[in-house]
Amino acid sequence: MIPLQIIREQPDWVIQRLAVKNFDANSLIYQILELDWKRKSTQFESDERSAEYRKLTQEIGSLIKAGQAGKANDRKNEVAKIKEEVRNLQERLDEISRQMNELLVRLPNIPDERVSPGISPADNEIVYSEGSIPQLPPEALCHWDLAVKYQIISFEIGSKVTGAGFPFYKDKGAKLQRSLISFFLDEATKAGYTEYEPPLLVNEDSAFATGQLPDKEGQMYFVPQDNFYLIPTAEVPLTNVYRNEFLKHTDFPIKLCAYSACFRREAGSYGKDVRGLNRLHQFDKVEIVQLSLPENSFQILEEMTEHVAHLLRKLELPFRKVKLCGGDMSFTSALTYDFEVFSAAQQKWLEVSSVSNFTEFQANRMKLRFKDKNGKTRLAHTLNGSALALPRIMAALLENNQSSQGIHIPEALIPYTGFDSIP
RNA sequence: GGAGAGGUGGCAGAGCGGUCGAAUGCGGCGGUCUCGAAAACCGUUGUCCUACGUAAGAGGGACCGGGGGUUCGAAUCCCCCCCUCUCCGCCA
Repeated sequence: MIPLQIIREQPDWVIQRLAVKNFDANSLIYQILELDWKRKSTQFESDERSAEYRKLTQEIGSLIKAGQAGKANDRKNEVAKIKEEVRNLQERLDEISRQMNELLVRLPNIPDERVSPGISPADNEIVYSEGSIPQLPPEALCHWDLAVKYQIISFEIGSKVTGAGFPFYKDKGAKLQRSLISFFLDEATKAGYTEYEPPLLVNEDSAFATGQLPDKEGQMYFVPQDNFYLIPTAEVPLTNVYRNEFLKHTDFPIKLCAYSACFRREAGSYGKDVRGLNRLHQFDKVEIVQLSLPENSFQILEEMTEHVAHLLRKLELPFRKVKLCGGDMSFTSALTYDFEVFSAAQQKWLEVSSVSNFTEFQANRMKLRFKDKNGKTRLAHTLNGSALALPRIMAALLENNQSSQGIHIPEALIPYTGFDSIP
């Protein structure tokens, strides 16, 4: 949620910035400003009446104490009238606030100055590419075929037991998954992130705080009996660890990481992009989260992308860093970098990480504040990144490392897997 | 799931219908003392909203887990929900 103060002070700037995200904020902003004014005046009136009301009730108290019951009763009649007025004003105020909030919540985060306009992934900017793309023989297989050949992933059993998009990993495939998770967690803790194991279900407040609600409601699995949402990413529980917290400026930066299963309904997805491991309803991911001082957040974003790049180098995968254009960025983000690995048999780049700075957008929603050096209350900045999402890493590893001798395991993983190839 | 107890300011903990934003202790901040520090003493100390003020701040309003109700008046009484603790049941 964009802090109201910014909208008040520079509405036209906000409109102009949001246009970079292809978001026409014009009417929303002006409606908000109008409601803001209405809210203020209503509240002013309501406060005045409340003050009167308070005074009167106190008078009644002292009259009763003084034994002047008659006078007190007269006052009671007066009070009844004011009370009714206060109640009406309060109701109007609540309604105005509700409307205003509804509009505020619909505004996406303001993109950073260095985000370029654009409407689709085609407009994203490739920051750099690294690693060499392997030349596979013509008989090379895509990972879904390799999965069958080596008996390490079963989509078939997954569909029987649960449904499409819920694969089973098996044997060395399962071990490889576990190895990747441990490797990513170890690297994250080495980099100073504190490891958490979060709940996989969260309540409504948490889902709202990080921006999943209200707009992405349909993308999450929901447990109506208890009003819980299955997390689409560990970002949700991790960031919410600090919901409603008031920190000291010396507490920053705060670095958290977690492995979790992630659940996404992926409503509306179809076609060849969803084949094999490319898009799943349940997948594993290690997430890194940082809370930072506003002045450091963009530098921290770079630091986090370096961490991701480091992981990909260690896995010996060809990858590229992509800066997202306005139109491809998420609702909550101010600046996002994606990392894509090249999956050699599919001959395409697969997104394996997304690292974003949410500036004060989430902090505002979740009331994550701190006192700065001057004792002023301010909103913190929140950031997160996948480090990394497993399925597409798995896909690229299998495809790129295939040979007649089997699947080769990168050096960095061998201490975890205990084997150097899948024969 | 059943029975009981409880949720108060950064923390601990009083208040149980009026003048209570809330005693007291601890902590924090400022000061006195000191070469300096500790101790002691004195002062101060929350959040949010706000058509006054350039600002510091002043004035007003709201907030005692969340929501509703009773009452002229609620932290205090009643109802619903959430959470914590104890006991019982069930269970990885």
